[in-house]
Amino acid sequence: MKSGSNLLSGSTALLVLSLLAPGDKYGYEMIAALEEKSDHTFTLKEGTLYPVLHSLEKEGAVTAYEKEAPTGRKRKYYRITPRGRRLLEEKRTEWQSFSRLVNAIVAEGEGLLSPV
Amino acid sequence: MKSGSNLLSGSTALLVLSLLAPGDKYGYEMIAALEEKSDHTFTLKEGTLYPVLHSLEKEGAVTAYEKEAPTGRKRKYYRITPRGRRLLEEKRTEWQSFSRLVNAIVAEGEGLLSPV
DNA sequence: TACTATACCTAGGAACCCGAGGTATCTTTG
DNA sequence: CAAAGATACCTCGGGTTCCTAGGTATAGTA
Repeated sequence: MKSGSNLLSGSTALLVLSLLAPGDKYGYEMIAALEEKSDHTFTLKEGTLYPVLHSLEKEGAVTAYEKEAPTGRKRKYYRITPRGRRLLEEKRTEWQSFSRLVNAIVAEGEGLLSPV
Repeated sequence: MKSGSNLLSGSTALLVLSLLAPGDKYGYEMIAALEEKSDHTFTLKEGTLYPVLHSLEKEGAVTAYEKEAPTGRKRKYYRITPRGRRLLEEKRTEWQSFSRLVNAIVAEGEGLLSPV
């Protein structure tokens, strides 16, 4: 029934684009990066990431290219495009005002377990 | 096709519970509160709110009662239950760690339009 | 040689959000 | 008074989004 924690919700694209902003990355790398950054609290699922990557590519927000890893295995790297940066900027401001709102609302309902 | 901004995503229940923490409220009131708090940037839709309210009620996180407004029109007020407060606490910490993560990732990809 | 880790992919269902429509009551206004 | 508008509630249907669960393939390791 319940799905537990689905907080990502709309923000997966924002996360992906942010991760790509400093430099090209491949899928597994992004998953590992988020896993680590969150102290294993949060895991971006493969079934979530890959479709998002593909749709970002279709939108022209990222481009993909294959590259051989030093290990010999081939990886699919993604690079953010100028259009992707514009999208990132939009999503960033959206996120900021939304998260500010949520934080404000949440703060108001805080510490009311033992009322004033 | 595209749905524009769906940032709320999982956080509607968090918002509702937070709004109810300081005191009982009715649906329209919550919508107006969010509308105002966000400077009309964000609107919680009726088609979103009412179903959420009903499912929170089914979960036992809130209870509902009808009350006549001074105007004579009847309103349906919602009150958060102890169980609802526990749920709020959970969702709050979830939200906090998630938003911290997003902010951290987003910050790293910032100001890279003209690189260092 | 088998297993594990790396690395990619997709189909289908569950959950979520909302547009659009509906009902009813109260207030305002011509 | 009748019509219109604001208040206040509701639900159906469909589009998104997420993830479970499965699959493929290769490299390293036991």
